[in-house]
Amino acid sequence: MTRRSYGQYCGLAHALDLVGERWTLLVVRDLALGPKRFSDVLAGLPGLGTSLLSDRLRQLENNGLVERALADRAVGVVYRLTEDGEQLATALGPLTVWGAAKLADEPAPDEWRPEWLAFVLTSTFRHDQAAGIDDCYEFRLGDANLFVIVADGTITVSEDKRREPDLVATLDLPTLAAIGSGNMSVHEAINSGKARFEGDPDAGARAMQVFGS
Amino acid sequence: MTRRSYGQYCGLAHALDLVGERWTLLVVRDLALGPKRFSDVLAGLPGLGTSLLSDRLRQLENNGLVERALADRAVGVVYRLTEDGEQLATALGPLTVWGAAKLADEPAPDEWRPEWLAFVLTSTFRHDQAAGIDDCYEFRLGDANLFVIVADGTITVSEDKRREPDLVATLDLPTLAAIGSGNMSVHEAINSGKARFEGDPDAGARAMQVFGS
DNA sequence: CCGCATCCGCGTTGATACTG
DNA sequence: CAGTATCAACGCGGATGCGG
Repeated sequence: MTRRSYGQYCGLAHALDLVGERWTLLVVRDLALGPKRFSDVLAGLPGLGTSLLSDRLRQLENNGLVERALADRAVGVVYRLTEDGEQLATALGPLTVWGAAKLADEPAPDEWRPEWLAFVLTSTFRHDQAAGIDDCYEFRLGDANLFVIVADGTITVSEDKRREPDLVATLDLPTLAAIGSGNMSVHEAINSGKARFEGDPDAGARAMQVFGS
Repeated sequence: MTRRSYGQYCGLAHALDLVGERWTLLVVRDLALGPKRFSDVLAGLPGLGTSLLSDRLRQLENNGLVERALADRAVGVVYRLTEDGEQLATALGPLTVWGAAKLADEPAPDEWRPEWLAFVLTSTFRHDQAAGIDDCYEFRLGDANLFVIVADGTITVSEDKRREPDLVATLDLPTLAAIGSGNMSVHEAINSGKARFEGDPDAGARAMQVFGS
Protein backbone atom coordinates (compact mmCIF):
# COMPACT_ATOMS: atom_id res chain seq x y z
CA MET A 1 0.00 0.00 0.00
CA THR A 2 2.60 2.46 -1.02
CA ARG A 3 1.62 5.36 -3.22
CA ARG A 4 -0.82 7.27 -1.05
CA SER A 5 -4.31 7.83 -2.28
CA TYR A 6 -7.06 9.95 -0.82
CA GLY A 7 -9.47 7.14 -1.51
CA GLN A 8 -12.42 9.42 -2.08
CA TYR A 9 -14.89 8.95 -4.88
CA CYS A 10 -14.66 12.61 -5.91
CA GLY A 11 -13.48 14.18 -9.13
CA LEU A 12 -11.04 16.52 -7.44
CA ALA A 13 -9.64 13.89 -5.08
CA HIS A 14 -9.16 11.49 -7.97
CA ALA A 15 -7.46 14.13 -10.07
CA LEU A 16 -5.09 14.78 -7.19
CA ASP A 17 -4.50 11.06 -6.77
CA LEU A 18 -3.40 10.95 -10.38
CA VAL A 19 -1.42 14.16 -10.72
CA GLY A 20 -1.40 15.83 -7.32
CA GLU A 21 2.10 14.93 -6.27
CA ARG A 22 4.89 17.42 -6.26
CA TRP A 23 6.17 18.50 -9.70
CA THR A 24 3.66 16.44 -11.66
CA LEU A 25 1.44 19.30 -12.78
CA LEU A 26 4.45 21.41 -13.69
CA VAL A 27 5.65 18.61 -15.93
CA VAL A 28 2.24 18.60 -17.58
CA ARG A 29 2.43 22.36 -17.95
CA ASP A 30 5.80 22.17 -19.68
CA LEU A 31 4.71 19.41 -22.02
CA ALA A 32 1.58 21.37 -22.85
CA LEU A 33 3.74 23.82 -24.78
CA GLY A 34 5.00 21.02 -26.97
CA PRO A 35 6.87 17.70 -26.83
CA LYS A 36 10.13 17.83 -24.94
CA ARG A 37 12.99 15.54 -24.15
CA PHE A 38 13.88 14.40 -20.67
CA SER A 39 16.70 16.86 -20.21
CA ASP A 40 14.69 19.80 -21.50
CA VAL A 41 11.93 19.14 -18.98
CA LEU A 42 14.57 18.76 -16.31
CA ALA A 43 16.23 22.04 -17.23
CA GLY A 44 12.93 23.85 -16.98
CA LEU A 45 12.29 22.65 -13.45
CA PRO A 46 15.14 23.71 -11.14
CA GLY A 47 15.10 21.67 -7.96
CA LEU A 48 13.69 18.57 -9.56
CA GLY A 49 16.06 15.64 -9.63
CA THR A 50 16.50 13.10 -12.37
CA SER A 51 15.11 10.24 -10.31
CA LEU A 52 11.93 12.02 -9.48
CA LEU A 53 11.37 13.23 -13.03
CA SER A 54 11.84 9.68 -14.19
CA ASP A 55 9.23 8.55 -11.65
CA ARG A 56 6.78 11.27 -12.59
CA LEU A 57 7.06 10.62 -16.30
CA ARG A 58 6.46 6.93 -15.76
CA GLN A 59 3.41 7.64 -13.63
CA LEU A 60 2.06 9.99 -16.25
CA GLU A 61 2.73 7.37 -18.89
CA ASN A 62 1.02 4.64 -16.86
CA ASN A 63 -1.98 6.88 -16.36
CA GLY A 64 -2.20 7.52 -20.09
CA LEU A 65 -1.45 11.22 -19.90
CA VAL A 66 1.98 11.20 -21.50
CA GLU A 67 3.49 9.08 -24.23
CA ARG A 68 6.96 8.62 -25.60
CA ALA A 69 7.52 9.46 -29.21
CA LEU A 70 10.48 9.47 -31.54
CA ALA A 71 12.15 12.84 -31.77
CA ASP A 72 11.76 14.62 -35.07
CA ARG A 73 15.18 15.95 -35.83
CA ALA A 74 17.49 13.98 -33.60
CA VAL A 75 17.97 10.61 -32.05
CA GLY A 76 16.25 9.74 -28.83
CA VAL A 77 12.71 10.14 -27.63
CA VAL A 78 10.53 12.99 -26.60
CA TYR A 79 7.67 13.00 -24.15
CA ARG A 80 4.39 14.45 -25.23
CA LEU A 81 0.88 14.73 -23.87
CA THR A 82 -1.79 12.31 -24.98
CA GLU A 83 -5.30 13.50 -25.71
CA ASP A 84 -6.17 12.93 -22.04
CA GLY A 85 -3.10 14.88 -21.02
CA GLU A 86 -4.09 17.78 -23.25
CA GLN A 87 -7.49 17.85 -21.62
CA LEU A 88 -5.84 17.95 -18.24
CA ALA A 89 -3.67 20.86 -19.34
CA THR A 90 -6.77 22.68 -20.52
CA ALA A 91 -8.47 22.00 -17.19
CA LEU A 92 -5.54 23.66 -15.44
CA GLY A 93 -6.25 26.95 -17.20
CA PRO A 94 -8.52 28.52 -14.56
CA LEU A 95 -6.23 27.48 -11.73
CA THR A 96 -3.31 28.99 -13.61
CA VAL A 97 -5.18 32.21 -14.18
CA TRP A 98 -6.12 32.31 -10.50
CA GLY A 99 -2.49 31.86 -9.53
CA ALA A 100 -1.39 34.53 -11.99
CA ALA A 101 -3.77 36.99 -10.36
CA LYS A 102 -2.17 36.36 -6.97
CA LEU A 103 1.23 36.54 -8.60
CA ALA A 104 0.58 39.99 -9.99
CA ASP A 105 0.66 41.38 -6.46
CA GLU A 106 4.24 40.31 -6.02
CA PRO A 107 7.40 41.83 -7.46
CA ALA A 108 9.26 40.15 -10.26
CA PRO A 109 11.71 37.59 -8.91
CA ASP A 110 15.44 37.41 -9.45
CA GLU A 111 15.35 34.49 -11.80
CA TRP A 112 12.63 33.65 -14.24
CA ARG A 113 12.17 32.15 -17.66
CA PRO A 114 9.89 33.29 -20.43
CA GLU A 115 8.40 29.83 -20.89
CA TRP A 116 6.97 30.03 -17.39
CA LEU A 117 4.70 32.79 -18.62
CA ALA A 118 3.83 31.03 -21.82
CA PHE A 119 1.35 28.74 -20.13
CA VAL A 120 -0.76 31.50 -18.67
CA LEU A 121 -1.08 32.95 -22.16
CA THR A 122 -2.40 29.67 -23.48
CA SER A 123 -4.72 29.52 -20.45
CA THR A 124 -6.37 32.83 -21.17
CA PHE A 125 -6.54 32.10 -24.86
CA ARG A 126 -10.10 31.75 -26.11
CA HIS A 127 -10.27 29.15 -28.81
CA ASP A 128 -13.80 30.14 -29.73
CA GLN A 129 -12.73 33.71 -30.44
CA ALA A 130 -9.81 32.78 -32.65
CA ALA A 131 -11.58 31.52 -35.73
CA GLY A 132 -10.16 33.08 -38.86
CA ILE A 133 -7.35 34.85 -37.02
CA ASP A 134 -3.81 34.33 -38.24
CA ASP A 135 -1.43 36.55 -36.29
CA CYS A 136 1.89 36.67 -34.52
CA TYR A 137 2.30 38.73 -31.35
CA GLU A 138 5.65 39.46 -29.77
CA PHE A 139 5.96 40.06 -26.04
CA ARG A 140 9.11 41.82 -24.90
CA LEU A 141 9.89 41.21 -21.25
CA GLY A 142 13.19 42.79 -20.36
CA ASP A 143 15.74 40.96 -22.44
CA ALA A 144 13.58 37.93 -23.17
CA ASN A 145 10.97 37.62 -25.88
CA LEU A 146 7.94 35.45 -26.37
CA PHE A 147 6.31 34.91 -29.73
CA VAL A 148 2.67 33.95 -29.77
CA ILE A 149 1.32 32.56 -33.01
CA VAL A 150 -2.44 32.32 -33.37
CA ALA A 151 -3.60 30.33 -36.38
CA ASP A 152 -6.50 28.01 -37.16
CA GLY A 153 -8.01 28.55 -33.75
CA THR A 154 -4.89 27.28 -31.99
CA ILE A 155 -2.15 29.04 -30.07
CA THR A 156 1.55 28.32 -30.10
CA VAL A 157 4.04 30.05 -27.85
CA SER A 158 7.71 30.03 -28.67
CA GLU A 159 10.90 31.82 -27.76
CA ASP A 160 12.02 31.72 -31.38
CA LYS A 161 10.99 34.27 -33.94
CA ARG A 162 9.38 31.98 -36.46
CA ARG A 163 7.41 34.70 -38.06
CA GLU A 164 7.33 38.48 -38.39
CA PRO A 165 5.11 39.78 -35.58
CA ASP A 166 2.02 41.83 -36.39
CA LEU A 167 2.12 43.38 -32.94
CA VAL A 168 4.85 44.03 -30.40
CA ALA A 169 4.00 44.43 -26.73
CA THR A 170 6.59 45.71 -24.27
CA LEU A 171 5.86 45.21 -20.58
CA ASP A 172 7.18 43.73 -17.38
CA LEU A 173 6.32 40.47 -15.68
CA PRO A 174 3.76 41.63 -13.11
CA THR A 175 1.91 43.57 -15.78
CA LEU A 176 1.74 40.55 -18.05
CA ALA A 177 0.55 38.45 -15.11
CA ALA A 178 -2.09 41.03 -14.26
CA ILE A 179 -3.31 41.24 -17.84
CA GLY A 180 -3.19 37.50 -18.33
CA SER A 181 -5.25 36.93 -15.19
CA GLY A 182 -7.79 39.57 -16.08
CA ASN A 183 -6.78 41.67 -13.09
CA MET A 184 -5.82 44.52 -15.38
CA SER A 185 -7.21 45.45 -18.75
CA VAL A 186 -4.96 46.21 -21.67
CA HIS A 187 -6.32 49.76 -21.66
CA GLU A 188 -5.38 50.27 -18.03
CA ALA A 189 -1.92 48.91 -18.68
CA ILE A 190 -1.36 51.28 -21.61
CA ASN A 191 -2.83 54.29 -19.85
CA SER A 192 -0.72 53.74 -16.75
CA GLY A 193 2.39 53.40 -18.89
CA LYS A 194 2.99 49.84 -17.74
CA ALA A 195 2.69 48.45 -21.23
CA ARG A 196 3.39 49.70 -24.73
CA PHE A 197 1.88 48.21 -27.87
CA GLU A 198 3.27 48.84 -31.35
CA GLY A 199 2.32 47.53 -34.73
CA ASP A 200 -0.89 46.97 -36.62
CA PRO A 201 -3.79 48.44 -34.57
CA ASP A 202 -6.13 45.85 -36.07
CA ALA A 203 -3.85 43.11 -34.79
CA GLY A 204 -4.04 44.76 -31.39
CA ALA A 205 -7.81 44.54 -31.49
CA ARG A 206 -7.63 40.90 -32.51
CA ALA A 207 -5.16 40.15 -29.71
CA MET A 208 -7.52 41.65 -27.17
CA GLN A 209 -10.30 39.57 -28.65
CA VAL A 210 -8.56 36.22 -28.35
CA PHE A 211 -7.07 37.00 -24.95
CA GLY A 212 -10.36 38.21 -23.67
CA SER A 213 -9.56 41.63 -22.29
CA MET B 1 13.92 28.37 4.15
CA THR B 2 11.42 25.82 5.25
CA ARG B 3 8.16 25.58 3.37
CA ARG B 4 9.19 24.53 -0.08
CA SER B 5 8.39 26.72 -3.02
CA TYR B 6 8.82 26.11 -6.71
CA GLY B 7 10.11 29.63 -7.08
CA GLN B 8 8.78 30.06 -10.59
CA TYR B 9 7.07 33.18 -11.79
CA CYS B 10 4.17 31.21 -13.29
CA GLY B 11 0.51 31.22 -12.43
CA LEU B 12 0.28 27.48 -12.00
CA ALA B 13 3.48 27.20 -9.98
CA HIS B 14 2.36 30.02 -7.73
CA ALA B 15 -1.05 28.47 -7.24
CA LEU B 16 0.65 25.23 -6.24
CA ASP B 17 2.96 27.12 -3.90
CA LEU B 18 -0.11 28.48 -2.16
CA VAL B 19 -2.42 25.48 -2.15
CA GLY B 20 -0.55 22.61 -3.76
CA GLU B 21 0.35 20.72 -0.60
CA ARG B 22 -1.38 17.55 0.38
CA TRP B 23 -4.98 17.94 1.61
CA THR B 24 -5.13 21.68 1.05
CA LEU B 25 -7.33 21.62 -2.04
CA LEU B 26 -9.66 19.07 -0.46
CA VAL B 27 -10.13 21.40 2.49
CA VAL B 28 -11.03 24.14 0.04
CA ARG B 29 -13.42 21.79 -1.70
CA ASP B 30 -15.20 20.94 1.54
CA LEU B 31 -15.48 24.56 2.61
CA ALA B 32 -16.82 25.44 -0.83
CA LEU B 33 -20.04 23.66 0.09
CA GLY B 34 -20.50 25.93 3.09
CA PRO B 35 -18.80 26.99 6.33
CA LYS B 36 -17.72 24.11 8.53
CA ARG B 37 -16.21 23.59 11.95
CA PHE B 38 -12.82 22.05 12.52
CA SER B 39 -14.19 18.66 13.45
CA ASP B 40 -16.56 18.53 10.51
CA VAL B 41 -13.77 19.17 8.05
CA LEU B 42 -11.71 16.56 9.85
CA ALA B 43 -14.50 14.01 9.71
CA GLY B 44 -14.86 14.53 5.96
CA LEU B 45 -11.20 13.81 5.30
CA PRO B 46 -10.25 10.35 6.57
CA GLY B 47 -6.50 10.03 6.95
CA LEU B 48 -5.92 13.68 7.72
CA GLY B 49 -4.65 14.28 11.24
CA THR B 50 -5.59 17.14 13.52
CA SER B 51 -2.12 18.68 13.42
CA LEU B 52 -2.02 18.83 9.69
CA LEU B 53 -5.52 20.21 9.39
CA SER B 54 -4.59 22.86 11.89
CA ASP B 55 -1.54 23.73 9.78
CA ARG B 56 -3.47 23.80 6.55
CA LEU B 57 -6.21 26.00 7.91
CA ARG B 58 -3.65 28.42 9.27
CA GLN B 59 -1.89 28.56 5.90
CA LEU B 60 -5.17 29.15 4.11
CA GLU B 61 -6.01 31.85 6.61
CA ASN B 62 -2.60 33.51 6.19
CA ASN B 63 -3.04 33.46 2.43
CA GLY B 64 -6.42 35.12 2.73
CA LEU B 65 -8.40 32.18 1.36
CA VAL B 66 -10.18 31.14 4.54
CA GLU B 67 -11.46 33.11 7.49
CA ARG B 68 -12.79 32.19 10.89
CA ALA B 69 -16.32 33.22 11.71
CA LEU B 70 -18.63 32.82 14.64
CA ALA B 71 -20.88 29.80 14.35
CA ASP B 72 -24.53 30.59 13.82
CA ARG B 73 -26.32 28.22 16.13
CA ALA B 74 -23.72 27.09 18.61
CA VAL B 75 -20.63 28.22 20.39
CA GLY B 76 -17.29 28.08 18.68
CA VAL B 77 -16.06 29.10 15.29
CA VAL B 78 -16.49 27.90 11.77
CA TYR B 79 -14.12 28.21 8.86
CA ARG B 80 -15.36 29.64 5.63
CA LEU B 81 -13.92 30.67 2.29
CA THR B 82 -13.17 34.30 1.60
CA GLU B 83 -13.94 35.85 -1.76
CA ASP B 84 -10.48 34.78 -2.96
CA GLY B 85 -11.12 31.31 -1.67
CA GLU B 86 -14.42 31.11 -3.53
CA GLN B 87 -12.65 32.10 -6.73
CA LEU B 88 -10.13 29.35 -6.14
CA ALA B 89 -12.94 26.84 -5.63
CA THR B 90 -14.49 27.97 -8.90
CA ALA B 91 -11.15 27.62 -10.66
CA LEU B 92 -11.01 24.01 -9.48
CA GLY B 93 -14.15 23.18 -11.43
CA PRO B 94 -12.56 22.03 -14.68
CA LEU B 95 -9.94 19.96 -12.85
CA THR B 96 -12.72 18.34 -10.83
CA VAL B 97 -14.69 17.57 -13.95
CA TRP B 98 -11.60 16.10 -15.55
CA GLY B 99 -11.03 13.90 -12.54
CA ALA B 100 -14.65 12.82 -12.50
CA ALA B 101 -14.34 11.69 -16.10
CA LYS B 102 -11.39 9.46 -15.19
CA LEU B 103 -13.30 8.29 -12.12
CA ALA B 104 -16.23 7.14 -14.19
CA ASP B 105 -14.06 4.36 -15.62
CA GLU B 106 -13.58 2.85 -12.19
CA PRO B 107 -16.02 0.83 -10.08
CA ALA B 108 -17.69 2.37 -7.06
CA PRO B 109 -15.50 2.01 -3.99
CA ASP B 110 -16.33 0.35 -0.71
CA GLU B 111 -16.67 3.52 1.25
CA TRP B 112 -17.87 6.84 0.00
CA ARG B 113 -19.84 9.88 1.13
CA PRO B 114 -22.44 11.79 -0.77
CA GLU B 115 -20.74 15.12 -0.07
CA TRP B 116 -17.77 13.95 -2.12
CA LEU B 117 -19.98 14.03 -5.16
CA ALA B 118 -21.55 17.34 -4.27
CA PHE B 119 -18.58 19.33 -5.48
CA VAL B 120 -18.59 17.92 -8.98
CA LEU B 121 -22.23 18.97 -9.25
CA THR B 122 -21.36 22.53 -8.34
CA SER B 123 -18.48 22.33 -10.81
CA THR B 124 -20.64 21.42 -13.77
CA PHE B 125 -23.30 23.89 -12.74
CA ARG B 126 -23.66 26.74 -15.24
CA HIS B 127 -24.46 29.92 -13.43
CA ASP B 128 -25.30 31.70 -16.66
CA GLN B 129 -27.97 29.14 -17.49
CA ALA B 130 -29.69 29.28 -14.12
CA ALA B 131 -31.30 32.69 -14.25
CA GLY B 132 -34.94 32.49 -13.23
CA ILE B 133 -34.76 28.85 -12.26
CA ASP B 134 -35.95 27.85 -8.79
CA ASP B 135 -35.87 24.08 -8.41
CA CYS B 136 -34.90 21.26 -6.12
CA TYR B 137 -33.43 18.05 -7.55
CA GLU B 138 -32.95 14.91 -5.52
CA PHE B 139 -30.23 12.41 -6.38
CA ARG B 140 -30.66 8.92 -4.96
CA LEU B 141 -27.40 7.01 -4.78
CA GLY B 142 -27.95 3.71 -3.08
CA ASP B 143 -28.99 4.54 0.44
CA ALA B 144 -27.71 8.12 0.41
CA ASN B 145 -29.44 11.15 -1.00
CA LEU B 146 -28.25 14.50 -2.26
CA PHE B 147 -30.54 17.49 -2.59
CA VAL B 148 -29.56 20.16 -5.07
CA ILE B 149 -31.32 23.48 -4.77
CA VAL B 150 -31.02 25.90 -7.65
CA ALA B 151 -32.26 29.40 -6.91
CA ASP B 152 -31.27 32.92 -7.93
CA GLY B 153 -28.55 31.63 -10.19
CA THR B 154 -26.80 29.84 -7.33
CA ILE B 155 -26.51 26.19 -6.42
CA THR B 156 -26.64 24.64 -2.97
CA VAL B 157 -26.04 20.97 -2.30
CA SER B 158 -27.19 19.39 0.90
CA GLU B 159 -27.82 15.97 2.40
CA ASP B 160 -30.91 17.28 4.15
CA LYS B 161 -34.28 17.49 2.51
CA ARG B 162 -34.92 21.20 2.94
CA ARG B 163 -37.49 21.33 0.23
CA GLU B 164 -39.77 19.07 -1.76
CA PRO B 165 -37.87 17.99 -4.88
CA ASP B 166 -39.25 18.78 -8.32
CA LEU B 167 -37.26 15.93 -9.79
CA VAL B 168 -35.86 12.67 -8.42
CA ALA B 169 -32.95 10.98 -10.13
CA THR B 170 -31.95 7.44 -9.20
CA LEU B 171 -28.52 6.27 -10.33
CA ASP B 172 -25.22 4.86 -9.16
CA LEU B 173 -21.93 6.59 -8.52
CA PRO B 174 -20.09 5.91 -11.78
CA THR B 175 -23.13 7.04 -13.73
CA LEU B 176 -23.34 10.28 -11.81
CA ALA B 177 -19.62 10.81 -12.31
CA ALA B 178 -19.97 10.13 -16.02
CA ILE B 179 -22.89 12.51 -16.38
CA GLY B 180 -21.24 15.16 -14.21
CA SER B 181 -18.09 15.05 -16.27
CA GLY B 182 -19.91 15.16 -19.58
CA ASN B 183 -18.73 11.67 -20.50
CA MET B 184 -22.30 10.47 -20.70
CA SER B 185 -25.40 12.38 -21.62
CA VAL B 186 -28.54 12.15 -19.54
CA HIS B 187 -30.28 10.59 -22.53
CA GLU B 188 -27.69 7.85 -22.78
CA ALA B 189 -27.95 7.16 -19.09
CA ILE B 190 -31.71 6.81 -19.25
CA ASN B 191 -31.70 4.74 -22.41
CA SER B 192 -29.12 2.33 -21.06
CA GLY B 193 -31.10 1.94 -17.85
CA LYS B 194 -28.30 3.34 -15.72
CA ALA B 195 -30.39 6.24 -14.49
CA ARG B 196 -34.05 6.85 -13.84
CA PHE B 197 -35.67 10.27 -13.62
CA GLU B 198 -39.05 10.87 -12.05
CA GLY B 199 -41.02 14.02 -11.41
CA ASP B 200 -41.85 17.12 -13.38
CA PRO B 201 -40.57 16.70 -16.97
CA ASP B 202 -40.12 20.46 -17.21
CA ALA B 203 -37.88 20.36 -14.16
CA GLY B 204 -35.93 17.63 -15.91
CA ALA B 205 -35.40 19.88 -18.88
CA ARG B 206 -34.28 22.70 -16.62
CA ALA B 207 -31.87 20.39 -14.78
CA MET B 208 -30.27 19.38 -18.06
CA GLN B 209 -30.01 23.04 -18.95
CA VAL B 210 -28.16 24.13 -15.81
CA PHE B 211 -25.96 21.02 -15.72
CA GLY B 212 -25.14 21.35 -19.36
CA SER B 213 -25.96 17.98 -20.82
C1' DC C 1 25.51 13.21 -22.74
C1' DC C 2 20.83 10.91 -21.91
C1' DG C 3 17.82 8.15 -19.20
C1' DC C 4 17.39 5.94 -15.11
C1' DA C 5 18.38 3.27 -10.51
C1' DT C 6 20.20 3.36 -5.90
C1' DC C 7 21.38 5.24 -1.63
C1' DC C 8 21.11 8.66 2.11
C1' DG C 9 19.70 12.84 4.99
C1' DC C 10 15.85 15.51 5.98
C1' DG C 11 11.32 17.62 5.73
C1' DT C 12 6.46 16.25 5.53
C1' DT C 13 2.89 13.40 6.77
C1' DG C 14 -0.18 10.03 9.56
C1' DA C 15 -1.59 8.36 13.89
C1' DT C 16 -2.11 8.66 18.64
C1' DA C 17 -1.98 10.81 23.04
C1' DC C 18 -2.85 14.67 25.55
C1' DT C 19 -4.63 19.55 27.10
C1' DG C 20 -7.65 23.84 27.53
C1' DC D 1 -14.87 20.74 20.59
C1' DA D 2 -10.54 22.61 19.04
C1' DG D 3 -6.69 22.14 18.80
C1' DT D 4 -1.05 21.00 20.44
C1' DA D 5 2.73 17.55 21.22
C1' DT D 6 5.10 13.66 19.94
C1' DC D 7 7.12 10.19 17.04
C1' DA D 8 7.43 6.66 13.38
C1' DA D 9 6.98 6.17 8.46
C1' DC D 10 7.06 7.98 4.08
C1' DG D 11 8.26 11.27 0.22
C1' DC D 12 11.53 14.28 -1.62
C1' DG D 13 16.15 16.49 -3.00
C1' DG D 14 20.83 15.70 -3.90
C1' DA D 15 24.62 12.99 -5.06
C1' DT D 16 26.56 9.12 -7.15
C1' DG D 17 26.92 5.43 -10.37
C1' DC D 18 25.80 2.54 -14.45
C1' DG D 19 24.61 1.23 -19.17
C1' DG D 20 23.36 3.18 -23.73
